[in-house]
Amino acid sequence: MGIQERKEREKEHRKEEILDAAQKIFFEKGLSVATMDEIAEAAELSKGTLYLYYKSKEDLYLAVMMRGTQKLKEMFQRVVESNEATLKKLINIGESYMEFFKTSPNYFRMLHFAQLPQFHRQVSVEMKEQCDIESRKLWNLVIELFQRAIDEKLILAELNPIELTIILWSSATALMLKIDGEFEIWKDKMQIDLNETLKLSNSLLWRAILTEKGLNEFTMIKKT
Amino acid sequence: MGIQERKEREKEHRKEEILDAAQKIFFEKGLSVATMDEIAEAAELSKGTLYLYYKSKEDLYLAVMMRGTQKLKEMFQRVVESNEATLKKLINIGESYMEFFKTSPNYFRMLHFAQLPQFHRQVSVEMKEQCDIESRKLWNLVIELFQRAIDEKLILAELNPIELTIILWSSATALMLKIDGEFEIWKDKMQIDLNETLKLSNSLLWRAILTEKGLNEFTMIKKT
DNA sequence: ACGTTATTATGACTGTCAGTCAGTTATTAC
DNA sequence: GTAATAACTGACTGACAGTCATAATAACGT
Repeated sequence: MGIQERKEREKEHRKEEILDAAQKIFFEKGLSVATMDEIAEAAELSKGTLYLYYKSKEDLYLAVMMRGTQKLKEMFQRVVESNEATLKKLINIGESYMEFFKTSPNYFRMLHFAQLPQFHRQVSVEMKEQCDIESRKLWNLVIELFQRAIDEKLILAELNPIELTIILWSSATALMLKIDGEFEIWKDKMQIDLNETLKLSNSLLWRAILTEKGLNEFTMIKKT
Repeated sequence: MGIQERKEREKEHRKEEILDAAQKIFFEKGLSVATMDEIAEAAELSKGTLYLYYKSKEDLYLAVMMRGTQKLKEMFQRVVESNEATLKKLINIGESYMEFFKTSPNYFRMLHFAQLPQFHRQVSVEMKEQCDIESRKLWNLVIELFQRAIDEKLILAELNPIELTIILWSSATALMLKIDGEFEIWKDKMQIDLNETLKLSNSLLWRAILTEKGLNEFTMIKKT
């Protein structure tokens, strides 16, 4: 039936419209200040209707967040599929993450906020599942690159690609969060440019995990 | 007047009693699930009275959190004042932090939840000030130790003690947060022991920042 | 002792907001 | 044209942070 399909499409479209409205409001005000009434008004729908498409405010928040995950995944995918050497790809992944943070700070904040155990109360199981799947895909892109770098003897053989991903990802994220929330404080009170600190942290970690071969290549890449 | 002083003491005592009750409830339920009515009941006071002593729920939360900061500061202070070599002290600071996380996970969570920009809306300026002061003291303990380690040529001279503190602190914190919220997931799905990952991350960073002299000392310490 | 003032405490009340649901409107099927 | 189904609405409920008029208690002066 063509009608069934059209209805399906329209339903999807409505879901996206609600998402657009929710994104606008969540970006402006954050999860707790934003109200469902506001979002409903922005979507030109009644509040009740929102609940026909999303189970809770938190679910809606996660749905917006997933757009961020999606965006980041696409950026990573472009790097993975590029015609670069493995090490260059890994460096580009890092730079993509930074670019994501700089150009989509709202998505970045959501991504991290939703990570917190404090958050996951009101979230439906299905939505959580979906998020986990998407986030897993993202991680796998990086893990596979690290595995490749180890196979190519660019990174010390005794290291585990999953652990490497966790370590580099976590330290980068932690510093970006600091940049996001405390950049001015550190700049003004301590004369510390956190962007430089992030670069330093990265460079320290890279130097610690590369083989001699990898380090040569790394230095070459960084020079140009 | 002795009466004035007694009243002062009693007021402080009441404040502490409220804090005890709030801590109990916040530990059990977290900020958003805990209610002021519950805390009032636990304190055997009416809700209105709580507001005579603390300006808002968030202020009360921060007041409990500050007990955590205090506790961590005392642990650090004990290390700083110990009769150990500088490098050993720095390692002990790291281990103290880990011990704090393991023995007081509730304080640890509060410390880092309150860090978020999402949090700071309802907080009074005075309380924020107080937190900043306490937190600054904590950081300075570590920064000074790093400075000493640089002076003693244990750590590369070109590194900045403040940046070092930020980097090591942030990466440790990020991994502890992961341990706190996702330990089982990584264990079960990926066979990763995040405690080991934290150790690895630390060891990588240390190896990257130590001078040859420092590295020798470090290896000696770690052996015993 | 006893009235007067100051301090401390109370809990009913207000405003706000997530989430619900009985009822309305629009769409499709027959 | 009418019955059945789907989409939507917004007034309502319950929960909760924060307030405030009032009450209870303590301190002080005479």
